[in-house]
Amino acid sequence: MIETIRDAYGSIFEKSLVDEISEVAKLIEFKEGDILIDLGNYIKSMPLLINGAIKIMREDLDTGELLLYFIEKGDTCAMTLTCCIGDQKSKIRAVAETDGLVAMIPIVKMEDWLGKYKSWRTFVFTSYNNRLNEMLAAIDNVAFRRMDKRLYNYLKEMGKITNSKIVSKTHQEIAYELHSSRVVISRLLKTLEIDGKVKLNRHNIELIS
Amino acid sequence: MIETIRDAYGSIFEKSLVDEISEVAKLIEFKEGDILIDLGNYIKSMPLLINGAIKIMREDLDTGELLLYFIEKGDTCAMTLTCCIGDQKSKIRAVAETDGLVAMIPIVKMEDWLGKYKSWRTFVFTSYNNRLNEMLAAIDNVAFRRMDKRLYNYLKEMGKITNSKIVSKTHQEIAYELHSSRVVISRLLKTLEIDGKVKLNRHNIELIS
DNA sequence: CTTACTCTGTAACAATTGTTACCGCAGCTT
DNA sequence: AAGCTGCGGTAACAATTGTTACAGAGTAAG
Repeated sequence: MIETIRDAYGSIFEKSLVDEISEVAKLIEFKEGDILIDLGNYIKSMPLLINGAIKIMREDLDTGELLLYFIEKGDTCAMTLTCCIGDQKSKIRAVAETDGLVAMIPIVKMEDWLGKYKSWRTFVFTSYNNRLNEMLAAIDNVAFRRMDKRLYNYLKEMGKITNSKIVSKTHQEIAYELHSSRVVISRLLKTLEIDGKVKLNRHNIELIS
Repeated sequence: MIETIRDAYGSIFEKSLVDEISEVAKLIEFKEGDILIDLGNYIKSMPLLINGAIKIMREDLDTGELLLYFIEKGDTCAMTLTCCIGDQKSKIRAVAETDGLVAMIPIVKMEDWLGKYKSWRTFVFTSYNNRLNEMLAAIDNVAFRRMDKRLYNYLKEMGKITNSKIVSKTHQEIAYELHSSRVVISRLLKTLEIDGKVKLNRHNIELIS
């Protein structure tokens, strides 16, 4: 177990911190599609992602949901910290985009280490910064870009996350994540295909570099 | 000077921290409309707002700008911390919404105190949390709400910030902040007036409770 | 093979928002 | 008084996005 943690985090934390993490962390495997955190959940421990990818969604009661950003190996979710520390309900939903593995840290330890290890502070702050920047990017998308561009960005990002040219999603699923409707997505995908940017198959979309 | 700091922050920081702050902080007055931080600025110190209100805007090169949120007394801007710590250019613009006063803290001290004072850590984290929550609210607005509702929320928020029923803005200014166009805002304001929710005057808008 | 179901394509239409253009009013300058 | 400028009202139109409806193709189950 210390091996997996050292693999993912050995380069940014000093040895004594890696040891401490290994002592208290609980490793949890997850499968694609698992809902790791749902709206309204109280979070009692902090996740360190070892591998896999997790998508973070915002949901509005009436009007559906919206993909905010992805979390990948070697990162944590600052939105979770928000909840941990503030003892608030989660305002987001975390869903596994791929299979993966996560280490859960008790909050108490997390706060201990803030006073104790500079590398831990840096890590936590870096994570907050990444999250804020990703939120800004999400805002840019919904505020400044039209759906065709958002869709294309989304497809490219999905390709990066899964490290593949094939995006295995139905039009309906994409519509949910971009907070649009299936018909609109089908329409725009068709024009992307006509422009030679993608190839549409049943159940998946192929990115043409 | 220690008086003003104690006034604004004495209730959340221990005395020794307030003293330290008073030693190193530089007080800076600002006037409504001052641009405190602009896109691309490097930030070398951390602002603690003593009084007044600051609006944080996101700008897109081609397509204009968007109001993200306000900062008020007793708070700091985590987006600034992002820049300080990551040594990155600012991705936002901070503009004084009212006259006010801010205490600037050198980054070195700010990092010192993280290890030294638990109350400081709590403060910084709380600020991050507030910012993340406000970013979420901003996303909710642009992603889930239509312009008429966004406009009404905006007016109410402006009323709260300035503690008044009168919002002294032109339609054009509002259009900038909501990333819309003047004609659209005029149109929607007119329907708000017909619905009896506001009264339109020249150069200002009156909220009818 | 038949049936049922999901996924995709398409058309027609509605709603919202953005754009352009023009007009009148208030306030200011000359 | 005349002219200028910025602000706000309105109309007409365009573009984007959302909605409803329906049809055909693929797939899985019986």
